[in-house]
Amino acid sequence: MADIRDVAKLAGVAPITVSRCINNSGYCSPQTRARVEAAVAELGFVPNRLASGLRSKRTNTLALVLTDITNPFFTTIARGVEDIASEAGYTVIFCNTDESVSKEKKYLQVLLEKRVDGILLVPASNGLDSVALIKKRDIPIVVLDRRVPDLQTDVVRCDSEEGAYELTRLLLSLGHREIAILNGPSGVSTSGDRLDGYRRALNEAGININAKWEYHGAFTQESGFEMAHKALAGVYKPTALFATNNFITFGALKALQEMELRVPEDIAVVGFDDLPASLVTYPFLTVAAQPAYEMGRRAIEILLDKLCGKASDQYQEVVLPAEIVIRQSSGRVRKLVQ
Amino acid sequence: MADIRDVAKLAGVAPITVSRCINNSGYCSPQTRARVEAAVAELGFVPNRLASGLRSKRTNTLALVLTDITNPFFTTIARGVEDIASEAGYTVIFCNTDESVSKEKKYLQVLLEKRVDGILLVPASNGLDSVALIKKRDIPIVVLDRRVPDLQTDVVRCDSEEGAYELTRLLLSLGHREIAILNGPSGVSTSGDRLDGYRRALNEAGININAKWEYHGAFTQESGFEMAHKALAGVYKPTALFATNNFITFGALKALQEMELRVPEDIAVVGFDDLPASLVTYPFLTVAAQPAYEMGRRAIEILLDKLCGKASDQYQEVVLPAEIVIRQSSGRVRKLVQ
DNA sequence: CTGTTAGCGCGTTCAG
DNA sequence: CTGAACGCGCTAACAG
Repeated sequence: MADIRDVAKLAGVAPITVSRCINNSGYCSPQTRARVEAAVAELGFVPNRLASGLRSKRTNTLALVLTDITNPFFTTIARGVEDIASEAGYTVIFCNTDESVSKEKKYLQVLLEKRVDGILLVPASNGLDSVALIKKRDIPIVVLDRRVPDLQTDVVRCDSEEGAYELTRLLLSLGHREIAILNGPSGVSTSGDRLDGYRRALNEAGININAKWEYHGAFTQESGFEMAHKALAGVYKPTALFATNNFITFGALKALQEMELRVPEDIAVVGFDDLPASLVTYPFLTVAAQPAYEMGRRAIEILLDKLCGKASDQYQEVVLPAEIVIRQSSGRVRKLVQ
Repeated sequence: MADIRDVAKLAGVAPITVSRCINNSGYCSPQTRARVEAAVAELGFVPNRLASGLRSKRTNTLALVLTDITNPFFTTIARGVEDIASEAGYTVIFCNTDESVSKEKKYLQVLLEKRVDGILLVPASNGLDSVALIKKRDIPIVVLDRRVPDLQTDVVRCDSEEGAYELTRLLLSLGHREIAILNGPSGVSTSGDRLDGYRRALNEAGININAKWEYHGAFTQESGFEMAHKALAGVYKPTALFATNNFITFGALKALQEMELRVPEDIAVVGFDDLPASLVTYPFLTVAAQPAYEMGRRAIEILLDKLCGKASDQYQEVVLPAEIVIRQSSGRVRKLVQ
């Protein structure tokens, strides 16, 4: 394959001149440029970005490490990231960790080896080690969707606590007192925050926090299915379920179907995360909708700013509000708490 | 940042020995390995894959170029690809072309520059130029989901023609004679194949092909919405709709809702592509479900085989069957055509 | 099992 | 506006 020297020879210039034309770095006269471009075309020259990256220490590649691209919430984030990144001339590598810390570590190692210019991370578990690892290498990082305890980083996330609070308050306003929360893994900040919001709403309503209403599992359909079954297996059954992510919600609904419980007549259901309109026939679920695309956009913008030195010295924490979308699954709204 | 020579010095060996330990290439004694590993750890050495790629001409990076990662069909494919690729030690770059040939070209150029080891491509439009471009560079490629006319390549796709045929036959067996097809862009093979299957079923049933029942648009919700409106605007209205992908289906359903037409009582609906169980409460749509994960898996396996020279000389075309899943949207099954 | 030599294809640095 | 020299960090090829 032709290299930059072949092009230079054919165009009658020095290799560095070709380099400057290709990358629009430095000046070059229109004539020179024309001859270089002709030579590039004639030889079918394709610059080798491994070599240029090796030399320039920039790869124009970013990485988005998330838990599961199969989840529309993350898919939408990914799309936001990719749209902006590609406009800015960056390619994006995606990695699915499946909430596994060891997978996350393996991926991050590879990304460091590939010398990506920056990383967007949805940390599995609390993410402490991972973020520290990357920061030690001085690679710009923005944490997405989840908080990382005790660590200075930029974060873009949704206000899970408030969203959960409002969702719970909605259920309370509908007269529910026995509300079970079907939650994700406890090591993840969104689980913690959503539990906090749930408890705050109960507290305010003068209802005792009770461990028997609090279930912890995984952010998966299977787990939602299981937790719903457990929640309804005992003598004291909840009158409403709060599922803390979309997969849990659908798992729970499947369980309720099996038990022949109607939603919302027999039991009310609310959940976190909405589905894109392009995938829903009859919107039915009352949810706290996270602004996923916007989250991706904001995160990548911060990262790009850091990459061109435009970022402030201070770490930013961008917290976007969830939108409460009331539909049928929560039951009829009788009275809204002020 | 420490480089391989620093490690070599500290371990008292030659750089190449360090290289062999890191990459498990060539032999090295346990003692040597131990000393190298200690040195690596002490210095926090992270191998530079730009340099090794430059030297070895392999990047361990693949690319998946698709139209829209937001579509669960492609998301599922992507997941299949990533799972297998990462097991085999490859990272995957994702690119969204939005069915735009120019975006596709831009991405492919970047991928060539990055010297990816192989490419999986869902071609926008007919994909001829793109595939030719890659093949000229001698980069292994597998085409996914769609056929490319007149070009020798490996292809993994679903049998769209047969799926469409069966779906249409189902509608015919339910007594429908005026069936509108809401189709994707005509430059894409899946559109063509689905139209063919639709027509074959009509022909067999002795029904004349009629252009007024055939709509072409894009594989988007908006387009499905529009086409459904058009299809039902005239004097002669179809009694059934066949939407050729998931987004079109949901757009059409939204239009029907607006028109206050009930499915399936007032009009029957069938579509291509199923939704993952993790995203559906009450499965309702009768669909031709494509084995998306399997398609991704097969495609990446062929690509990996080519990368390690295990592939046969012949190009393969893997055509997987779509599964017809009969649910409510098609109406009651009165009689099944044999 | 390990080492030596050389060079992958570029861009930085300095010079004109 | 253009060029010469050098080296980024690693591994292929060959030797021992």
